[in-house]
Amino acid sequence: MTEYNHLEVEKKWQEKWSESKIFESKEDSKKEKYYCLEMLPYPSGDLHMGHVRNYSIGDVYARFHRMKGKNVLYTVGWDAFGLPAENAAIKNKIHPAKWIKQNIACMRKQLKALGFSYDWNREITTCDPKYYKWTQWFFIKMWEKGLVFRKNANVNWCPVCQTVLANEQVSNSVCWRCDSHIEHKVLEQWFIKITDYADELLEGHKHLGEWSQQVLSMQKNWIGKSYGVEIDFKIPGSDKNLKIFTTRPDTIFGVTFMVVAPEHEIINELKSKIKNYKQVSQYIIASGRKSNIERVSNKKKTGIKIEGINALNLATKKEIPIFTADYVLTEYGTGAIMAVPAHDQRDWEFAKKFDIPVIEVIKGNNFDVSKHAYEDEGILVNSGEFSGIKSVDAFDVVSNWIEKQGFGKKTVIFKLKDWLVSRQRYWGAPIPMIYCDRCGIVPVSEKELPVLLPEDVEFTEAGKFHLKTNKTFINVKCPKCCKAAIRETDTIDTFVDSSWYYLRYCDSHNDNAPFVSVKADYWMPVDQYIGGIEHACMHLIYARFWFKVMRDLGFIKYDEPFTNLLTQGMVTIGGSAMSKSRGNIVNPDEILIKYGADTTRLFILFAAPIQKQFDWSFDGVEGCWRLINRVWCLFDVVNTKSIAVASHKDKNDILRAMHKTVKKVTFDIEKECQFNTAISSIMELVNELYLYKYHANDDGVSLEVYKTLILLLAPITPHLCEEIWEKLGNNEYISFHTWPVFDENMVKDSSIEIPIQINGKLKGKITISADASEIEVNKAVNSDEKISNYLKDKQIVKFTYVKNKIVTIVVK
RNA sequence: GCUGGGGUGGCGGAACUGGCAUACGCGCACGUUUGAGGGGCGUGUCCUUAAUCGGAUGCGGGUUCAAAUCCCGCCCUCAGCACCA
Repeated sequence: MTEYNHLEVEKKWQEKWSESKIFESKEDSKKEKYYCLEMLPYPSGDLHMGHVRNYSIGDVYARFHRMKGKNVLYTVGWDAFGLPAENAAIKNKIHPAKWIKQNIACMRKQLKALGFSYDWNREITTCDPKYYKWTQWFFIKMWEKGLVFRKNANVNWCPVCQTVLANEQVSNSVCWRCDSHIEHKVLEQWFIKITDYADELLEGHKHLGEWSQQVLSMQKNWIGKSYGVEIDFKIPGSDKNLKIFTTRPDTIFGVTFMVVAPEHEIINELKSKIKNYKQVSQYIIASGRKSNIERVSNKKKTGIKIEGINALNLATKKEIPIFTADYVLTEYGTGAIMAVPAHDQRDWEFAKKFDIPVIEVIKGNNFDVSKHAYEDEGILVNSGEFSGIKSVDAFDVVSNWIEKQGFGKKTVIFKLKDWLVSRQRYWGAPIPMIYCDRCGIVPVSEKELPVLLPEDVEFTEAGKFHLKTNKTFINVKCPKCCKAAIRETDTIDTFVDSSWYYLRYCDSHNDNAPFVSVKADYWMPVDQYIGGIEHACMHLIYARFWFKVMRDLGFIKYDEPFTNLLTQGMVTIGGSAMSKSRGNIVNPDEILIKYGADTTRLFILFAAPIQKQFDWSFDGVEGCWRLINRVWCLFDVVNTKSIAVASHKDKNDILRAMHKTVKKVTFDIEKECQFNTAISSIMELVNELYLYKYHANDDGVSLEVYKTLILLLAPITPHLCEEIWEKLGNNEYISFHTWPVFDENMVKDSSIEIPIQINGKLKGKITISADASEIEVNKAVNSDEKISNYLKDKQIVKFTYVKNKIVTIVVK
């Protein structure tokens, strides 16, 4: 047999698969469905190793389940709106649409060269009007349902470029393009009321038992449900109250100061009373330049005392100072806190810096609050009538008392914020809303959808697109009164596009609806979703939310979109993420050309466990290439019956090894998502077969094992396996051949080797029958020469046989 | 800072529910095949030792007959933090 020519073989099968359209799927109620989904890629230019990792996993699942006899939906699309296309447009003087189109063509070619078994007939692109028509349609549905609203929000504003900046476009409070200091500007924005679903998003975790604890706890924290108390602190000399939220009402007697966020309205409301207003407003401007992460992560707390006003703690009846400090965020709670330096480290640091008293109200064992805040449980002290009770009980006792006294009430708050979906950018789906002087805000009528994004726009060096000055776009008739009105020029956040694409895959070509329920009901929910861990919170919460809204609108009947989730680790290089901005992207083409798609796929699955980060290196690619060639060369070996050389391997040994491998590979793919160990066990079987290869008169055993081996490898290295399968005389595609089964009897060993530990140290091994009793084992141990030597002159304190695992003996 | 991961040979990693640490692969060394090179095939490869003994899973403690795995306290590192997707 000639040397394996990956270029020829891979091209041959890719063409065959494409021409025969075997991977195009249709609804078939008689067949069990399997929906395998990968996170929608952004067409950034070239495929990178993170994509290859993601889709190699997906393709293994898709192919594995096809072989298991399921009707598989597996396709791909493009998350094509968004910032990088605009940046490229400005940099290279190319229209975003054109840039995106080029990138998609390039990446599509690469995906095909990797042999992924996509149903290309269902491919979608989010910037295609046929797609975003329905994104806009959903937006209107949500508006009608009262889930869309407008309110003011802070944006990063570059005063020189006169444009809104994304967080990514700001580093160290400076605009990335012109280096000028950014400002925070308040603009009216569109929001979606995701907080209406906060509780359900949290409760829904109960039905996501197959998701990793890691993702669930990240989401839980992101949603951030906390039980606490809203408490009013009076401001003497004014009619204002300072409302705060705390999860620690038990510490109310330890409050020695208050902190409000720099954006807090009270500062403006009591402006006339504030003696150092000038300094305070300077501080507010300075903190406005920092990002939230900068504000919160700095260990050295900053802030300023607001002179002229105080707060009255109704628990202690004492007046305490009010500060403003940027470690308190306006978005969370009420934007103001009661500070308890003795029991919160952030407050403690602030108190030390500003020389504020620290009053201990929770007593811990041997703990000195003058050195550090005590944040654990304890007994209340210095707390009036509540002194002496346990802090765990105090939450209820104190908050009930506060409610009774009438200066606060128990409440639940979430960290989850309403979803800001408007973008002051060009390259996105236009928000389908119209401002009419008479009728107010009116949605575009359904028959006018999609609101097409005009293509004839200029973009300037400053990173600005002239959608607002495009008269044919903005001047419109009000759908209600037919008088002149103005169109919204903001576009929709791309996270909206990617919140429902998996439903469009179910019915990609429908021009009358986003999808029909019959099809969605058949394919949904997604059986296996695969993507990066970095999406654990935002995308995966938005998509779950969107799905629940659609359920409530009556479009689908399920509660959760993704049954199983596999979060792959990042592919890094030198320990840091590959990204266009870092310029450290490894293009898969190099190994694709040299070694082929099968080796590339095999390598990326074998190199590291899939959930873990994989630091890129070419070391090891050779080993995968070698395996493919060893498998290829075995074809001749199993067909050469004439060579009769004594083999030290028995027929039954190799059959047993085969059954064990089938069991291991099936389990690793289906249950454990452990592709690296599945592959290593296939490698072991190949090694076994090489040791066995020259066995005379093997009654076709080597051929049987070889066929099984090819079937096991088929989802991972499909081109090689199709080729060998054909050479073995099969006319059907291996891609649809039945997955091998194993015989449980052949997996069990009759005799096993058991280690023997004496006083916790390994001292020897014995071979016993698998069903031996403890008495028989004891006998075998005593008759072992080496062990009995150890046991001589010693008293046996304890003898334990853990069945099929270990013998331990404790001696004196 | 908060939240969530991770740390095992020269390297990527394996180890079921607490039960033989280092499977599989890379690299390296030696042998063999070959005119040579490449490639293939085979053997060896945690440290220490002639061998036994002994020691080793980021660091320090603890629980247990038995700990990479469980508990307590540290260190290092990666990811996310709401306008990148």
